[in-house]
Amino acid sequence: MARMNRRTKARLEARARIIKAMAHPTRLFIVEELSRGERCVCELTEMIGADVSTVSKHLANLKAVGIIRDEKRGAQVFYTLHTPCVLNFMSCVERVLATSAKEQMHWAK
Amino acid sequence: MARMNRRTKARLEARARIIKAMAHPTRLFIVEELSRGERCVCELTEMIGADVSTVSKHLANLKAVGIIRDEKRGAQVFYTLHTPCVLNFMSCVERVLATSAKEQMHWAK
DNA sequence: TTGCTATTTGGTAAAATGACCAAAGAAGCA
DNA sequence: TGCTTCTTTGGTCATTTTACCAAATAGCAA
Repeated sequence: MARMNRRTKARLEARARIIKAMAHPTRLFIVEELSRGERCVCELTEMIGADVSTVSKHLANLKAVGIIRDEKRGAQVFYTLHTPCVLNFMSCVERVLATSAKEQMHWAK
Repeated sequence: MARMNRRTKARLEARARIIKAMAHPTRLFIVEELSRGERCVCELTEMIGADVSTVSKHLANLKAVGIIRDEKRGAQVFYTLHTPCVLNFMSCVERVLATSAKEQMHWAK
């Protein structure tokens, strides 16, 4: 029974930081949208329908862990998806949702 | 520019709930440990080194979204990994960590 | 410079999260 | 039954998260 040591804990904290960055609907939307190509803050804000400052902070959040990158061009800032592998999360996430949905059905019958 | 509608939002919220369940070091530890086989609460608590009630709540958290399952045997409750595909997150997570580490190096040189 | 647009930053308030303790439940044993 | 162990639940408190507004910053153009 391996006790969770300091090193293990640090590694898990680092991983959790990355995953936490993906753990918000708005940030999932951003990632999904950027998978189609670069977008400026104003475009994302329009699509999301929240305050610009809110969107800006979500972007800063994703950028801080290295999932997206920014590039300033003129007055606009364009964001791109830097580690597209995060999209791979979704197939498993959908599987989890599907199995729990199946169990709901089972109970409902 | 597809505006984020109600349906899209609901879908993203459902996904975020799953991902959020994985967004904590202790819960990552639990998932990793359960990938090796079933464990009872007392074993996990010992390994994690937190209060039992804390561990119990993390387990309830993972169970609520369908990632793990519980099975009572006698006085003990054994947990198993129900959707092992969540382990697939890690390869990408490590890639993200690696690329941000590389950029740290770049700045430090 | 002034004005306008795009974006970030600081502040604040509300809500969610997570840790611990104490108490309650459930199961097995003397 | 009473005692002990294993686990969950309820309560409290500190911390974090997130949303919005207001203000600051940056670039462009008149």
